[in-house]
Amino acid sequence: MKTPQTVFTLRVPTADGVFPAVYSQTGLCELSFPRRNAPRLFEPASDVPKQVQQWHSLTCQAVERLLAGLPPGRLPPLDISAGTEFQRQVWGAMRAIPFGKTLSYQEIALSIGNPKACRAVGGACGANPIPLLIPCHRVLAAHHHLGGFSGGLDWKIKLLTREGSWTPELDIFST
DNA sequence: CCACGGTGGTAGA
DNA sequence: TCTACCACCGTGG
Repeated sequence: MKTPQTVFTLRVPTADGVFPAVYSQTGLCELSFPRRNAPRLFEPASDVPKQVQQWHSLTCQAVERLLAGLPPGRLPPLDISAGTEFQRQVWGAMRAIPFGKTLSYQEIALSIGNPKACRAVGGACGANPIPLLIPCHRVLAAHHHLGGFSGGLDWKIKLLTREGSWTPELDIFST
């Protein structure tokens, strides 16, 4: 039998909406895009351990900065223990993409030593539990195609544009 | 632009 | 197990 671990869900308020952030004992384990039906599953501030509050403060600053088109600065610890081995490899490769740069799904596959797994890399991107801070929006299809985005393509375009690393005319096939 | 075959990983039956 | 998905990619029409 598995003991359910305690988690805390806090809001990250921004000009673009409220991002729910979920923390485990070891760090941030989930960050979601703003939803239409904002759930009221947020903890009262008084119940939140001091360490989680510190992590959350880092999360809020990082998200604010990214949305403003700035490098995120210091991040909280990220708890990716829920992922499979393959997914953790892909997420690790994405974390290594610097602000303002992009890689293709294929390049990610190469960098983890699994060159034919480009399609599977797309699957792992879609399963990324911490978008923005694990920057899956910096992964494009070949030839500067946008590719997909589980949070909605609008977000991918917005984030890449604010980072200055993509414009529509870069996509040589779309016009 | 479209269709298709070749891919690896994952969830569900 | 087997099967049916996929945020892919190259080739060929």
